[in-house]
Formats: sequence, structure tokens, C-alpha cells
Amino acid sequence: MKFADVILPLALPRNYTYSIPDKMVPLLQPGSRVAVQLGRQKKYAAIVKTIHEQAPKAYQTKPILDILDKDPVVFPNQIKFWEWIASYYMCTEGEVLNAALPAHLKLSSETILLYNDDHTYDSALLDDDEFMIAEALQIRKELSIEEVQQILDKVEVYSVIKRLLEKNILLVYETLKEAYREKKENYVQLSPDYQQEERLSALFDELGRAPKQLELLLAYLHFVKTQGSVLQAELLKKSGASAAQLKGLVDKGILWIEKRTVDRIPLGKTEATIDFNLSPSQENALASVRGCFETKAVTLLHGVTSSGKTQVYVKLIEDCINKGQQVLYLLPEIALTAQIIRRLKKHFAGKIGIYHSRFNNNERVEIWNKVKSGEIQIVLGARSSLLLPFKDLGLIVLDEEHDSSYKQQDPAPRYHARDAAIYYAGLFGAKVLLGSATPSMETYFNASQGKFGLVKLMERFGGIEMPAIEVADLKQEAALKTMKGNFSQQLLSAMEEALQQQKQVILFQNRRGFAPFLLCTTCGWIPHCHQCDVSLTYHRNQDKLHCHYCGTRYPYLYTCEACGSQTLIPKSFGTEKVEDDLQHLFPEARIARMDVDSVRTKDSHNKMIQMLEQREIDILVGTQMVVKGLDFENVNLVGILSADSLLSYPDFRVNERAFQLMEQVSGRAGRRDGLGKVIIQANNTKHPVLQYVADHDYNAMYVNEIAEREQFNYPPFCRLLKITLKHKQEKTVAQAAQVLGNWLVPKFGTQVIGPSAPIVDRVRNYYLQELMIKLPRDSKKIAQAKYMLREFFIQLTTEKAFRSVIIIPDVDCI
DNA sequence: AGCACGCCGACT
DNA sequence: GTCGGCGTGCTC
Repeated sequence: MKFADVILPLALPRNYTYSIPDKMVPLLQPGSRVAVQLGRQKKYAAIVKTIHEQAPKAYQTKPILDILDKDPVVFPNQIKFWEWIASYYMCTEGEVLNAALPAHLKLSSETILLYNDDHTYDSALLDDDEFMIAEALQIRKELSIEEVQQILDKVEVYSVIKRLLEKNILLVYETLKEAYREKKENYVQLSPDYQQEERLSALFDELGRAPKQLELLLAYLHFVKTQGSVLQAELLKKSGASAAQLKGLVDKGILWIEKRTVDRIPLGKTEATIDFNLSPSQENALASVRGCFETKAVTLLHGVTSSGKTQVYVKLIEDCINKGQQVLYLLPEIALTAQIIRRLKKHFAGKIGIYHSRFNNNERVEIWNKVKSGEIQIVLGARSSLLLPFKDLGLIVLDEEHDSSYKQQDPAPRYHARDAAIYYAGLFGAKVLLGSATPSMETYFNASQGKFGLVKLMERFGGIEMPAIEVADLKQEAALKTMKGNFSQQLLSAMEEALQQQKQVILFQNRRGFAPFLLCTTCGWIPHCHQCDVSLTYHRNQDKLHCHYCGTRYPYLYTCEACGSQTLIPKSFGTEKVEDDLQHLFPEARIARMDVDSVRTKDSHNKMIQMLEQREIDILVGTQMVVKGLDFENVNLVGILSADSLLSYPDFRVNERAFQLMEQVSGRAGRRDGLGKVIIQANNTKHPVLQYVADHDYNAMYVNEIAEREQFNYPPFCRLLKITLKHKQEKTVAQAAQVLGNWLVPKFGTQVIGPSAPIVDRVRNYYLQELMIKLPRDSKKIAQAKYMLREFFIQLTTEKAFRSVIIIPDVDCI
């Protein structure tokens, strides 16, 4: 008897073992999807991890019900990768599977209620609910649980179903439905009967009394001649004929309708056009990267903004696909704009596939399959494309390496795409190229220690100079009374000048909404979310108060809930307010705002970028979003409205973050004609980070920062593991966190931080507590610590008092 | 993630 | 007294 250990798409702590029916043994391979039953009735599509002959001793196995695909859906390397993610990031393999597989490859059964035709019933014996369902079933023949819930208008319907089942009125069965559907299109064809010339001309005579049909037939014949195959929809549209006329011809057997499967992701013709020449410094960088790859698996390309890193990538990608290997090009989601997609498609037409969150489920399945077959050789995608089934990966390019959105935050697996990419590449013997103008401390440390190769590209393409940075002293201007609202005179006159020269301006403000909070000037009360411990942000567009943690919206408040006076005023300022003020300051200018609120819909982000490109926008106000992946030649002024807010987060990474952000925003200015200017408004103009930005001196920032990290033992000198505990009762989490803390201290001593409540200590009605452990940089010790933690979590949650405490480990937290 | 089981409050 | 709410445990 053979058995298979399978991964189910659930957060189960271990893999389950099913028996393999003899007839399936020769067909089954690891990586295949199989249908299995879990529990009394539920069926799932699981993935076979290993096949063996060890019968489990503790329980009886259930058989595998079905093999769902001819070929495995993943290769052994993906399974190894999932295993590593689960163990490194402390989650279950099921959670990794869930993140990796497109929704339409993950099947779970749906309960269907069938009307029992063989049995009559006496409606007098039924209560109201039973009667309603019995009636509905008699008409519709089958119902889903959801439909029953709708009919009865309640959630709890199992008892009704149970009673109807006992009375033999219905039958229950489980279906495992394949969600993926091929895309079909209707093509029109001429019946073989009329292919000969004389039959056709006879037909023209026959159709004399149906002139409209004849017209349509002639239109069809014309299209066949000019384009070969004829789409039904296109034929009707172009000929102006009606569906009835077409049906007439089909009914007569003259035209046939054929359903053909079509590609949702057509790759187009293969034609690589690499039609640019590298500058001498790019050539140097390219040669150095190739050199580093001789001895090192990972290389950092530290290239200033506008240095043309992408062109170096393109050459390296070309090397790799010439060897017949696959390439993964990773970007932060938001940087995956039409601009970069267009550029790469131009160079690698027919070989490149795009993968990000805006694809629908059917499209994802097709991309998945094309990566698996090797038809897609280059994937350009966001974090999750790391989980695609690459067959023979040769290179991973991870651009904007420092970007914190590479770390998955909320649902597990909480993996870091950069670190995971390095492990994943190792499984293939592939190379990893990390690119950034402002590398993360971790990566630069690894590079300077010789663990990674390091290549610098410090010259902007075309010899453009870095923009000049000015710091506007807000304190001084406030004293001189030259401020206009949140704008310094220095910034305003630079803006006027830029607009006069027909140049564009980008303003950066790190808060969205109109005002981050309301304040009662009588008693100091601030409106908070009812479910979370955060102040509500005023969004004037909708005239609502929003909670940025749980998304709840509240009507605007005019009366203070604490003292009853009507003295609530908006405080501080967000992008909406900046936009509003600009309208008054520059009534002539075309102003746009770019933040998650304004680019919520599918394509609005790309549209706004296009408008900026085509100079339909004079001033763009935005949050982080304006920083990433944008390249506009006509922008020559960038304003950072409040550097203080960037420099005052209570986090050890503030300086690194603030530097990266300001340096990246600055990079948007004056990219072509060398006249770029950046104005940073600050109260504390003496902050060292402002000096590093002004000098564009990454190195000074790094040297200072790394010394502090070493002194206080922060990453890259340790590994941070954050443990969040959640519970509905404030007291329960606090106690659980205390117990966990007491257990940790003897093991890690002063390297344990907390437990403490985070700044926002209640989200969606759950109270939070956090603990942080600084683990030594020793993979053995880290693995051992994780193992002990896992054990202790189980022990903790089996204690009666803490049973419903939710524990969330976050490895290498950001 | 479901779903069954079991324990407590509000209704006929 | 019962119905149905939700907390808890188990699924190979």
C-alpha cells in the first residue's frame, strides 16, 4: 500500500496522509493536485508533497478520491521553497500554498441540496421554514447552502436541512467544481457543403428572397478572404447585421458556429529589439556585475536615480534567456506602471508575462501554466510572482530592493521577497541582482562584508546633475510671518518660477485625507474610531471621518461628544488639504492628487501617470505613491512639505526610511535638463538626515546609521522577531503577553523587548500586545529559537485562560 | 477554513 | 422547557 502526504490549503500544523488507491499509483507524482475528503463531508484539492509506504499508526487513512491534473501543477523546487517559507517565517505549509496557488486552482467543495424526486411529502407535517425550502427545492431542483440562508433570511440553517434530510425530502451531496474556465469565442465558418464555386453561386440565387441574409453572407465571405478567420461578434458589428439574420443562415446549415478556445494572455510575436547602447559607466557596471556573478550568487547594483539601471538589467536578462533560462523581474506593486511594462515588452516581445494583483483569477491560471511550461521566459511582477512555478530559473532581478512593501504584512506567509528570492534562486543555482539608489541597511551591510557582490553606478545617464536641495526653515518663516498656511515663501516662489517656465511640480506629503484628526478647542477631545485606538482622519471630499486602520467611515462631527460645544476644528494637514490650498494659491494651475483614495480604481494610477507625462497636470500632490517608479522629464521642482513628520516616527529605522524617501522623491526632479530643484520644508533644519539628503551622500548616512545599529544591536546585527498577541479582552492579552515574556526572558535576557501595547492597541475590536526578540545572527540558533517558540505557543494556547488568544509571529519584521 | 458538539440566555 | 447563539476542538 502506498501513501501520500498532502498539503491542504488550510492553516493545519502538519501534513495529512492519505492512501493511494492501487490504480492511481502509476499516475501519481509529487506536485499533483488530488481531490481528498477532509472530515465528514468536505472535499478539497490538495497538493501531493511526498509518496511513501509508511502507513500511519495513529489513525486510519482515507483514500485519495481523484487525480485532478495530468501533470503536476508545481515542480519539486516549489515544494521545497514552500517548506522553507513555512519553517523560516513560522507559518503552515497550507498558508504558503494558499498564497502561491491562483484561486482557481484551489478547489473546495460546495454543499448542494437536491430535491428527492422519489419521495412525496405531506406539507402539513412541515413547519414554516421546512415548507419554504421544500417548495423552493421542488421548483429549482437544487439549492446551495447560501441560497437556503437567503430564503430563510438567517445564518443558522443546518437544523432545517437536517430535519428535511430525515424526512427524505432532500439529498445532500458535495461537488468539487473546477473554477477555471477556458475562454471561448464564437467563430463563424462556411459549411463544407458550399465550399465549391458552383454550389455557392446556386446558393446566391436561393437566397434571393432573403436579401439581408445574402448581404450578411457576402460580408462573411469578404472577411474570410481578408483575414482568414471570422469572429461572430466582429462580423455582426462590422456588417451591421442582426443576430436573427445570422441565426437564419445557421439554421439553414449554410454557416456554422464554432466555439474556439482563446488565449487570455497572448504573448504575441517574438522579436527582441535591444536597440540602445550602454554608456561607458553602464558598460563598466554590466561587466562588474557579470564578474561578481562568477563567484557570488547575489550582487547589489547601487545606482543613483536616473543612472539607467534598467538598461543594465535588460542586458543581463538577455544573457540569461539566450541560455534558455527563465528570468524573474520583481518590482514593488506600485512601481509596476505602464511605463516599465512598455519598456520591457519592447525589448522582449513574445517572451514576457506580467503578474500582479490586478489580474483576474482565470488570467492568473493561464500565466501560471505558461510559466510552468516555459512559454513565458520572463516574468515582470510584484512580490507574489516569486511563487510562480518556474522550471529553470537563471536570474532574479529585484529592483527598488530597499522597498518595505517587499515584506508581506498581513495574512501569513509574512515573507520578505528579497530574502525569499535569495533562497529560491539557490534552489536553481540562479543569480540574484538587487538594485536600488538607496539600498537597505541590511543589503548594503551584506555587500560591504563581501557576502554579496557590490557594483556602483554613480553617474546619471546622459551626465545630468543631481538636483540641488534646499531646506526651507519653517520656524524662521513662521517668525517672519511669511508662511502661507503650510507653504513657505521659499517653496511658493520656486513653484511660481517653475510654473512660469511651463515646468511641472511634485509635492510630497505623507498623510492622506484632509486633516489627520479633529480637535475640540474647548476641552481638547479628539474623535476616535469605536473599534480601534486611533484618531479619525477627516476626508473632506466625502465629508466623512475615516478610520485608516479598519476602514470604518463616520459622519462628520459638529458637536464635541465630550463637552457638547461646537468647537471642533480640523488639525494638521493631509494631501486633500494641500490640494485644496493649492487651488487658492494657484487658481490657474491644473492640480491633481495621487494617494490611495484618489487612485482606488483599477486603472486610475496609470491614467494619472499618463496625464502627467502628457503635461496635463501642472502640480501633483501625493503620498509615498509619487515616489515609486515614475520618470518624468518635465518635472523640475519637488517639494517635501513636512520633513519633520518623516523624521519623528518612534522606530529604529526612521533615519534610513526618511533618507530613502527624500532621496527617492528628489530623484523625480530635473531628470533631463539638469535644472532640478528640491525644497524640503522642516522645523528642525539641523537634523543630520537632511544634510545627507542635501549632499546626496548615501555613504555618510550608512556609516552613521550602521554605527548606531551596532551599538544598540539592531538589524543587520540581529534578527528581529515580533510576536503579536490578539484577544477581545484587554486583560487576557496583557496576561498572556506577560506569561510569554516571563518565559522568554530567561532564554534571551535583555534581547527581549516588551511586552507592551503597540501605539494603536486596539484594531477591529481586538486588543493587541507586542513582544520583540533580537535573535543572534546564527541560523542554527534562530531555527532552534523558532522551534522552542512554536512549542511554547501550543502550550500557552492550551491553557484555559488563553485558549482564544491569537498569536502572530512575524519573522524579520519591518 | 468548515463544521459538529456542547454550554448558556430569551422566548413560546 | 426549547431554540439558537457562539466558543472550542478536530479534520489524515
